[in-house]
Amino acid sequence: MAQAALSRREQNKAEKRGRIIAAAHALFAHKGFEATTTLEIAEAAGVAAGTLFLYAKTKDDLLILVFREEMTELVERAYGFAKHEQALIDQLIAFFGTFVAYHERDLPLARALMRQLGYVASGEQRAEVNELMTGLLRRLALLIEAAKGRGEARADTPLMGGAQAVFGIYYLNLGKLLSGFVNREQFDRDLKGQLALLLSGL
Amino acid sequence: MAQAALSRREQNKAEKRGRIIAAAHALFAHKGFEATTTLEIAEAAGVAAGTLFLYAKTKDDLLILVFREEMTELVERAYGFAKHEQALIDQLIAFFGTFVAYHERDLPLARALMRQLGYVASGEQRAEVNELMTGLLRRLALLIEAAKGRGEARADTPLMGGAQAVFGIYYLNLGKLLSGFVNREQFDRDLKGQLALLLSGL
DNA sequence: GATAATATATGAGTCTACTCATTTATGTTG
DNA sequence: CAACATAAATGAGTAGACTCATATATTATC
Repeated sequence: MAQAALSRREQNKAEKRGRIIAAAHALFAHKGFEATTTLEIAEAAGVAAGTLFLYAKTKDDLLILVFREEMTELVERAYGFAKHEQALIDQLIAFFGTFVAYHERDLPLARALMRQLGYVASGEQRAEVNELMTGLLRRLALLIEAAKGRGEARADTPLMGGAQAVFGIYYLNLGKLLSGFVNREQFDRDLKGQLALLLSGL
Repeated sequence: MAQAALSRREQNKAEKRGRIIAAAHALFAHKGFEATTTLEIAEAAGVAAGTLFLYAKTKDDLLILVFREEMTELVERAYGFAKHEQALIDQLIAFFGTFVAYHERDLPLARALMRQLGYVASGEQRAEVNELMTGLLRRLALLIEAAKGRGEARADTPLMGGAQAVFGIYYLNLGKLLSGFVNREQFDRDLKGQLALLLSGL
């Protein structure tokens, strides 16, 4: 799997990185993001307080470090569910429904994540977030492409542009849900209505 | 303008609030949001360190306190510019162009604001943010309504739903611009393309 | 394998957002 | 207006994210 030759240094780093991610993940899940201190994470991972910041420039970065993998899998899973639906609109609802179900298990964490993804401060994790986002948009683009084949979308619709529009609509509604401006029922209604609008045009 | 009878207490509070907002505004503009400390603001406003937190629960709240007024005016101005365009798509571009021009004057501040508006933690300012957002959406809805009259939009398009979809698309693209994922030219192209997509349907 | 060069880890120390027990100012009541 | 009640302000104190000079581990060079 990995390139066979890992120097001692690289081994140690990878191991430590793994312990930090595992410790942070467990603590975030158990106590929530805000309530977890960086010192606690360092202790649980068996490293010094300062070492943590060699692996993540800020506590927020830690959040990305921890959830990038999980979110990548989630994108895959959401796409898997979505594919089985017949119409594009239902596919999109199923896709985002998977995300919302995930977020609903831990709302404060979801809020922290959303806050973080909205703008990535340190260049360190920017590439990673971009990759994650691109992966997500590509799945949406795949769904739109398939819809073209079924005559549900016009042949000249730009795939990535369409995907971004879809995601933009979802993201704004997610923000309203996580902020408590709307409840889940209202969210579902709004999202479906606005996506339908995008599909058919204003 | 104000209800004539302001008790001594209410006078003092209003005055102090004004000084805090003015001091914070000046310091944010001059040194940026992150680099400004709450103590500096307190000193500049002539209040004690702790007093600040009676007027804004957190430093982030302070950001909203300071910019709510300015953003409200900006919405008005953006709408004024947009109205003069002929086609809906150009009106929307003009509307958001006003916002982007404003944000480009101070990118770090814009990032802080965006971060903050994405999710409003303390209930204190939530209502204010909601009001601001609603005002903005209503202007967009007005533009869509007028477009209906010109036959540019279907009569059965829900105004607020359409406005939210438009704003969602803008907001995601703004995030990419402020994060440095795209430059201004790319932003303009993407936004226009995606809004056009919404107008005509996928 | 000794020495030098470099990468990584450490944790005491700093900085700053935020709290809270206490004090001060304003309003109310008999 | 005296005594009380309540609202607002104070600032020393706390907590936690993050830094940085120093120490340690690893690798490269001879």
